[in-house]
Amino acid sequence: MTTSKQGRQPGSGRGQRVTIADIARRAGVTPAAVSLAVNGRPGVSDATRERIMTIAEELRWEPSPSARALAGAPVLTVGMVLARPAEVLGTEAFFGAFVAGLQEVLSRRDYSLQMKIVESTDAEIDTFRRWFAQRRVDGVVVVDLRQDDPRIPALEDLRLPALVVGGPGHHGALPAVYVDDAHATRLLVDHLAEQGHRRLARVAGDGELLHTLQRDRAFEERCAELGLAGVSQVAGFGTRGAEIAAAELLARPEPPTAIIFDSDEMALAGAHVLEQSGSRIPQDVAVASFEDSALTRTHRPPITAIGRSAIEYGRVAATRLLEVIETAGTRPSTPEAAAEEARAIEPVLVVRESTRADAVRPPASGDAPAAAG
Amino acid sequence: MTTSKQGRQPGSGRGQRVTIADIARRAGVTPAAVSLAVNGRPGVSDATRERIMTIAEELRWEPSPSARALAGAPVLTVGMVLARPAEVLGTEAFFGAFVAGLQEVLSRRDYSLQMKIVESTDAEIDTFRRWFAQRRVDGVVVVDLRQDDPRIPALEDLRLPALVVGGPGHHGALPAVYVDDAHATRLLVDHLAEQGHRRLARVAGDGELLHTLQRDRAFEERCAELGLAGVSQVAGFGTRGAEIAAAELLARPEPPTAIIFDSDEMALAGAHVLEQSGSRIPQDVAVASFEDSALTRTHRPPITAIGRSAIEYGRVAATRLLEVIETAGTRPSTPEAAAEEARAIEPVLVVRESTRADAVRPPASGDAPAAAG
DNA sequence: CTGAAAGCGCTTACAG
DNA sequence: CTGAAAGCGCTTACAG
Repeated sequence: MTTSKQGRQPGSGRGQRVTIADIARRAGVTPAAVSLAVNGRPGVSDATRERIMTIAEELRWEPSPSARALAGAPVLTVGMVLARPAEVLGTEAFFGAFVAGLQEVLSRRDYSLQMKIVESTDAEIDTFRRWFAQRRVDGVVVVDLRQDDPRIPALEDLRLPALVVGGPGHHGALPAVYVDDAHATRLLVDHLAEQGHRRLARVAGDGELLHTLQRDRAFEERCAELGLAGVSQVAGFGTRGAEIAAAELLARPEPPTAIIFDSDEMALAGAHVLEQSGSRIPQDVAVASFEDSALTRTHRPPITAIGRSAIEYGRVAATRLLEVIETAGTRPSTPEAAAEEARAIEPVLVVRESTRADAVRPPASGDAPAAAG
Repeated sequence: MTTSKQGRQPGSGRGQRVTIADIARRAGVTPAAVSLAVNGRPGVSDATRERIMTIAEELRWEPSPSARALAGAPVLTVGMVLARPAEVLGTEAFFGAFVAGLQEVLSRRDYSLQMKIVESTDAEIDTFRRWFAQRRVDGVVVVDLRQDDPRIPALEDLRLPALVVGGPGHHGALPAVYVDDAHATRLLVDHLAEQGHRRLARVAGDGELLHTLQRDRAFEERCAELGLAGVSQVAGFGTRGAEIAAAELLARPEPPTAIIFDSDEMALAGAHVLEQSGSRIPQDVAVASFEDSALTRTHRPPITAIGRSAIEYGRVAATRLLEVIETAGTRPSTPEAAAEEARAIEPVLVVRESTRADAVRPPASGDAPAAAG
C-alpha cells in the first residue's frame, strides 16, 4: 500500500518504467547530469558519474530508443529493401547467409536491421524516402545493383547514408563494397584452360544485374587473351532457361567442352540435361558455377564453384555501413571520397570433380579417391 | 531569402521536416486536431478531416515513429532472437525462407522485424527483458522450442506479447503455431509401410528440440501399430553424425530397408554413405527426409520428404503474432484462452524416387520415366 | 563542473 | 465538435 517503499516501485515512467528522472532523484542531480553521465560525455565529475552509473544499474535502467531518437540521437537502425518476392528470397541460399552476416555485426554494435519487401524499384525508392522522412533508419544498404540503377541518384538526392553492395563502379557518389566478378571470371576461365579446354561456354542469368555484365565482359576478354573460343548464352532467371541453354550448346556443330553457369541452381539444372543426353561430367563436358552452396557440394559429381562467403559479405557490408553512418556529416565529403569503394571479400576458386580432367568417377560413389586417367 | 514562401520551405521541424504543426498552421487548426484526423479518430468534422488530409498529402507529411512511440503508440516492430551462430543460420535453408515469409506479412502491415543474434538462451532472455524495458518491440516470436524451455516462463513473467513457433504443447500460457510433427511422422511411416517395408529406421538430429522428441514418440507408436520393426538412432547436429548412424544401421544383422532422416542435409550425407557401401537407393534401401529443400529435389535419386513451406510458416506466424499484439490487454485473458494454439500449415508428403518400390533408375539419368520393376 | 529550461513530434485526457 | 495543455523520456544548448 505504501508507495514510498524503495524497491517496491520500479520507476515513475509509463507502466512504471525506470527513467533518468528516477535516477536523478536518487542521485540528487538533474536529469541532464544523468544523461551526460550515462552517455560518457564530459560535464559531470568522476565521482558523480560513478554514483549515477551505479544507481542506473541498480534500477536496471534502459534508455528509451524513442526518446533518444526524438531528441536527435541516432535511431540505431539500418534498413534494407528487397524488390523481390518472398518466394524468390526464400529459396535463395545467398539471402539468408547475407542477412545472418549483417545481423551478426549489427547486433554486436546494438544496431538493428529493418527489412522490407516491396514489389518494384519505384516502391523501393519510395520506401527510402519515407524512411528518411520518418527518421526511421540511420542508413541503408542497397543490394541487387543494376546498370543505370535509378536508386543511386535517388539516394544521392536524399542524403541518407547508404552503402551499395555491388561494383566496382556504377554506384555514383555512394560508397560501395563488392566482390570482384571480373576476377572470379578469370579464375574460372584460367582453371578450365589449364585443364585443357579450348571451347568454353557461359550461361548467364539475369542480364540486368551489374555483375552479369561484368562477368560477360571479363569472360570474353579472358577467352580472347588465352586464344580460347568462348560463347555466351543468356538464359534469364530460373532453371528452365539454363536447361534450354545447355541443350542448345550441346547441339552446336562444335559443342563446348566446358560450361560455366551463373548460379548453383542453373548449374545443377544444366548438368542434368547434359547427363540425360549422355554426356559424362567431367569427361565429356566440364561444369562450373559462379555460386557455391550446399547444392554444388553435394551434387554428384561435386561442382567446381566460386566461393564467396555470403556471411562474410554481409559482415563486411555491415561494418562498412556503420563507418559511413558514423562519419556522415563529418566532412563536406567530396564525391570522390564519398564514393570510395572496397573489395568486400576475395573470390576463391573451389575446384571439385566436375572440372577435373583426371577425374574418374567410380559408379555409385562420390568421394572415393580417383585413379589418374 | 523570404521565409514565408509556401513550397520553398518543406517544414518547420528538425532538418526542415514536415510535422503536424505545419499541417495545423496551414489548415488553421490545432496539432491535436491533425492528430485525430490522420489517425481516423472521432473528434473532427468530416470537412475538417478532409482538408487536413489533403494538406498532409500535399506536404508529404510522414509521421515520426519515435514521437508516436514516445507518446504511447505501438512501435510497429516485432522482435526475434536467434541463439545460434550466423554460420549455422546462413547455411540453413529454413531460416531465410521463414524470415522472408515473416517479412512479407509484416511489411504489408507496416510492421518491421527486428532480429538479434546472441550466444546463449540466457542472453536471449536478457534481450527480451531489455527490449521490453526499452519498449523497442510490440511483441516477439520465439523459435527453436525445446522441452522445459526457460524462455516460456520468462516471457510469461514479462507480459510481453509473444508467439511461440512450435508445439503442440510445451508453450505454457503463450499462444503458439506449429506444424504437426507427429502427423508428418505418420505420413512417412505409412508411406514406407505401403511400399512394403517392414524394418524402418529413424536418424534423429538435435535431441533437445521439441519436435525431435515428438517425432521419436510418433515413430515408435506408429511402427508398433503397424507391426513394423522400428529403430531410432540419435545422430546429433551436422552431417557427420548422420553418416555414422547410416553406417551403423547398415552393419546390423538385420539392417533396415528404409531410413528416415531428420533433415535434408542429414539425408544426403546418409545417402552417400549408403551408396558408397554398395546399397542402391531405393532398391536396397529407401531414404526419406523430414525437411524438404532444393537439396532433396535435386539429389539423384530425388528424395522423398515432408514438405512444409517455411515461407508459409513465416507468414502464418507473423499473422498470428499481429493478432496477439492487437488483442493484448483487451481481455483479462484466461491462461486457457491465451495459450491457444493453431496448426500453422499441414505437412505434406512429397513422394520421390528414393522411396518408390517400383523405381528403376537408368544409369546416369534422373527424371526419365521408369519401367516397373 | 552543475542547474534549469526548451525542445524533439506526437497523443491523450480535459475543458469549453 | 474544437482548443489549449500536459506529458512521453531523452538531449542539447545556455546560464551560472
